[in-house]
Amino acid sequence: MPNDQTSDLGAFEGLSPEEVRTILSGTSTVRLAPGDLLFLQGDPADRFFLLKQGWLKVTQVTADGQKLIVRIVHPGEFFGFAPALQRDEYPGSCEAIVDSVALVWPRNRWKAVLGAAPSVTLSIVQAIGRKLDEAHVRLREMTTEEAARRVANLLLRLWSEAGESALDTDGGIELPYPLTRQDIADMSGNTLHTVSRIMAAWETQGVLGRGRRKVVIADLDALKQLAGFDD
Amino acid sequence: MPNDQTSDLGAFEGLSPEEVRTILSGTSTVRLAPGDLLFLQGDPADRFFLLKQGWLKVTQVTADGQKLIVRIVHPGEFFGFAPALQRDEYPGSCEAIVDSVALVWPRNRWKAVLGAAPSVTLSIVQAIGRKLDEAHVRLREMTTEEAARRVANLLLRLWSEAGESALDTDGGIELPYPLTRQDIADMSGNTLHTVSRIMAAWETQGVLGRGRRKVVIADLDALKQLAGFDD
DNA sequence: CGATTTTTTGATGAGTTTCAAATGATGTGG
DNA sequence: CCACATCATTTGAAACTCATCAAAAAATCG
Repeated sequence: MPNDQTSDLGAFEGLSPEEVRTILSGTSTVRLAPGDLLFLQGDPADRFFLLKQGWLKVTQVTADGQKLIVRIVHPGEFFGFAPALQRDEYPGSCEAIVDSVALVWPRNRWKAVLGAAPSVTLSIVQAIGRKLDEAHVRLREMTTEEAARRVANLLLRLWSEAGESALDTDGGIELPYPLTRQDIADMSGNTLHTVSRIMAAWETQGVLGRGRRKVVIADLDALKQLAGFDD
Repeated sequence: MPNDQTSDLGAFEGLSPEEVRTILSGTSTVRLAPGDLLFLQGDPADRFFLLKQGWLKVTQVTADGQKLIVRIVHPGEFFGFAPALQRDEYPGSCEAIVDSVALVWPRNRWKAVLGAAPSVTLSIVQAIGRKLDEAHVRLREMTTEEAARRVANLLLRLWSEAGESALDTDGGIELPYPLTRQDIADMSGNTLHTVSRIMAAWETQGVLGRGRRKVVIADLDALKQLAGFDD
């Protein structure tokens, strides 16, 4: 189950130097410290990105101030591709969780990148399609499953996405970036309080490790049980 | 707000006859009656489709039998493109709501269709991207908004997607295909009962028209209010 | 016209949010 | 390097939304 993501950087593998040059032409690099905002919901969508290092979170805020973390961006993934969809505003905000480095294209380079090589086109479409698939799975979870199960599923998904970068500590498997209970609530569609209660219970049961701004999975199989596999 | 979708059939506009021939080569046509199932969740994903006429619903079922309607497919849209994402099974089932006609490609034609012309590539990517965007909006709604608001937003979205095909009746605007309260529940993440109560209330308030398996929007502005625009 | 499908409505209770407050960690500046 | 402010988490109690259970009414179809 871990590591089942195809790195989008892999999209550039097997390309001729010529093609890579085409793709990378016009790019620049941006460095971010934790908490830095790369773009804000409503900003003009004049750039799109690929994350080289680090982790980011993409959030959406409702009119009445409710927040949802739409996704965690992992190294190798495209993000902020609103320009590619002919949107002129970013639908969400993007914030660095840790020190990060991203590749930046101006929006008018989209056509060229997409058309650089058939294999690139194909893997970009696949990447977006996978995100769509994932969004539908989450949608189903959010509407049909109860709080605890949603949290369990979220943690499993984050672990799976982290793949190799998940840290093997003494207490179990640790996600390679910090997350608060509030973050987890915003990702799983719960309140901070509900998540705290749920996770505190799992800590005493030994399913999770204890830690501030940390997620440590102590008993993977137990967590899968809680997520609703089998039982 | 209505009609803001770009028809995917439009994707084939402005193409040379040569290119159109490439795209359509190897296709067949399938006709469906209401209730007919085109493919089932778990079926081998060996074909992908474009809806020419009618309306379909795509559903996903959880292990424990809970149902979610993932989307309504409108004329001109691609659907069942799991093969394009290198999936070998369809993640959901597809059922005709009314008499419908769809264009069918075998899965191995995907690369050729995608690469037929730059403008086709671009608009396919845009179409999938828009779906992703929409899924994120729904995700946010489902998790942060309460039942009535979710229903209001759903109805507005369906009206918007229907665009020109929405019927102008005496009682208001009617969606061009039948939907049960159960369908609406499965789309908005509610139970049949909750939806019935909500909609019955709106009917007495004059926001909606009365009807079995029908959705009639009598007072669009009122519905927008209920959905959370303004106030 | 009886059978089936769809919708309505009431009563009850479980699960979550909300409100309120305390406790525990972390960092910082004097 | 400690005192203090800040941030993160925990916990309790009350309120509320919505799902569940149960049943009847209304519309449609063969």
